[in-house]
Amino acid sequence: MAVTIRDVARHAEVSIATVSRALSAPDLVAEQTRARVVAVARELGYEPNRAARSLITGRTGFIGAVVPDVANPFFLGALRGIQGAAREHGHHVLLADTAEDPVAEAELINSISRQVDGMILLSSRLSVARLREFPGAGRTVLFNRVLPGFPAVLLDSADGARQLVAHLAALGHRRIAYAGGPRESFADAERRRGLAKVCQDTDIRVIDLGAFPPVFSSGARIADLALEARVTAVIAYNDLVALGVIARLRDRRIDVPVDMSVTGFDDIPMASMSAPRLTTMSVPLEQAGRAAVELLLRQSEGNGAGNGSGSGNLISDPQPRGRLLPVRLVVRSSTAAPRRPGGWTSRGSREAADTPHK
Amino acid sequence: MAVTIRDVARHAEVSIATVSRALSAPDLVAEQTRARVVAVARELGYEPNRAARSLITGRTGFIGAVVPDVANPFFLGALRGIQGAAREHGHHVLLADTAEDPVAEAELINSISRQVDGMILLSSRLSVARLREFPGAGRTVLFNRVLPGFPAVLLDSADGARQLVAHLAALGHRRIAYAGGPRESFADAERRRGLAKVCQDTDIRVIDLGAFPPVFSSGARIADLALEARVTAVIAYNDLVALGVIARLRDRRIDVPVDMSVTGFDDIPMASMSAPRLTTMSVPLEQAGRAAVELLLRQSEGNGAGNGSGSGNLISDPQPRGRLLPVRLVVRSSTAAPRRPGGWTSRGSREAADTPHK
DNA sequence: ATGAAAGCGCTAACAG
DNA sequence: CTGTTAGCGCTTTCAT
Repeated sequence: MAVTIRDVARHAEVSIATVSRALSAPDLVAEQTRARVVAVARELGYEPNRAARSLITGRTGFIGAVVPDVANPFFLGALRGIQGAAREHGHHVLLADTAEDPVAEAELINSISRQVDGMILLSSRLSVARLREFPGAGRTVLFNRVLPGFPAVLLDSADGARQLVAHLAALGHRRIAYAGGPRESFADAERRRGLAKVCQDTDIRVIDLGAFPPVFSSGARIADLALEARVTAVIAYNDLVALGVIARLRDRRIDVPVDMSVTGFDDIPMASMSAPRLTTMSVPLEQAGRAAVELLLRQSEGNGAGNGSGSGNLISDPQPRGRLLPVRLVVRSSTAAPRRPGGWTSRGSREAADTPHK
Repeated sequence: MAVTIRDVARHAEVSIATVSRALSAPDLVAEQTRARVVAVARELGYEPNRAARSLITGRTGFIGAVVPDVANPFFLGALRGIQGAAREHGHHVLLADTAEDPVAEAELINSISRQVDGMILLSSRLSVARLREFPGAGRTVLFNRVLPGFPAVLLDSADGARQLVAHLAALGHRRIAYAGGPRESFADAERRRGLAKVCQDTDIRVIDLGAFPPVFSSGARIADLALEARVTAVIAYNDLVALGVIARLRDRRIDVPVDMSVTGFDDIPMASMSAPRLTTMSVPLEQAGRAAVELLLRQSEGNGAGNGSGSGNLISDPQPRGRLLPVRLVVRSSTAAPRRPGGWTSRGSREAADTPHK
């Protein structure tokens, strides 16, 4: 059996209560006693049993993170942020993978809700009704989804799409293709919303190429469709897809037909792909993950009248459509060759291509 | 306060003990009682408090997964496997990210060792001594590392490297480059071991290009070095790096100078990259993750004389250098499509693609 | 400032 | 088969 608080008490020749206080409420014991207790505790390698503690305090020290698929790169950054922030707050992370299955998700949520202080639901697929009824609904933060009554952390995908188009427009593009992701994707819907708005406000044409699995191999078909659609730029669902598109374009011997605009997980240093005017969205996933934890902990602890200040616009309000995490446009166009509208640049003039883009 | 076992007992008009039994040892109660209790429990939405349970049983129902970096794709598959297998065994996963920091790792391990039934250390950086002394060392499984006295799950990287070279040799290659990953990488060391062996046994020359960060952008330099070294094939540390190498080769207008042989995380369907004779190692990461959990649970539960059979050669023995998870060579050279030099294919008219986004 | 005692929700003997 | 009893390791009144 591991070393308990009792052992520490015995060795330090104090009562159990004193040990407890010395460790978790240092002000309540004499400095001398405290020092002795702490010393003994360390020497014995004592680690409090959180389960026992939680039994009385009601807090478990765990934060649940429910993700549709651990292996999805999109959640990686978020998970990392959640993990980091949680630890800084003395919490551990309980990871639950729903395998993209709503039924499993519901079960999982139920089974862990009792043993966590709060939960972060990433891209949850559950209905509002279901979400509302499960115990612990009050200590839940939604990530990448809005639902009335739930605090949420979101990425401003609509604005991201807008920025992207504005950028492309500034470069002279008028026909732009969008290759969407899964239909259920909240981010996809948001982007389409943003794109529709732009289409309405300007003379830019955004051609919808359809919905594609968010994988590398989708790129080939997308590239083909884009060429057929005679667009001069393509906005891909994420980096992986964009890689695929680029690869295909190269296969087809097209050097600079399009500006590849990429949104999504930005860990791949796309610049080295040396696609001309490659554009990337910087999505602060890790930051968003942290924000989710902060939000969660804030509401479950100091449940007083939240002043809302502090972290500024990073954290969304409990109101749906509150503030969003801004998405940043990053132009990574290291090897941008001057593009001549209407035609493709010839191959060969590589020197000029080394000039960093604007 | 959430619904407790007490509530269920009251509503079902039985004692608390009976409820407990009905739920966790059904054979010990009358079928009729059991049914009633279960019904009430469900109706009330009762979920047992695992913390309380663990206090008496000594088992927490948690498995700790300690990873150097959640955002590293390599661990994704493994994590997914761990997660899945754990759930099937009624366990939850406690995720701990050490941020590649050995000190943090030590702290983390200590702080969670009390609250988990066992731990899986992925690519641990800790010294044997440290690992041995921490409480719960007996319920630990190493993933991707061997250390005397610890059960481990490993990928047979050495053999993988051998397979790879054999394959390339069969294709006629005699000078092959290896672009390594981080020096601390266990897998890297294993591969080099395998490569060295092959060099010794055959007339194949394997040129060591050095160590590179396992990222896309490393590919450029690697490609350049490979060309200088006048090799006809390159073995890259992982898929991401390989992508980078391929990209660079294309930039330099070299179409089929090398066989790209890629090892590592194989989630990117590289085939679509249509590099001729692109070769990939299939690394059963998810399976490995599952194996780790099985191994962990097996040793902590039925601690009898393990017969070693059952899962066959999937699980390594407690002995270091026991059996390994085999790595499989996968030839994904599907799209070695005949290219049309110059020009690109005609654009057919496609009505579906031309639907303006509204 | 410290100790004694009660009890968190649950399981595991021990009776009946 | 079922109820009663005794804790698991810890925090927290309530005394002292």
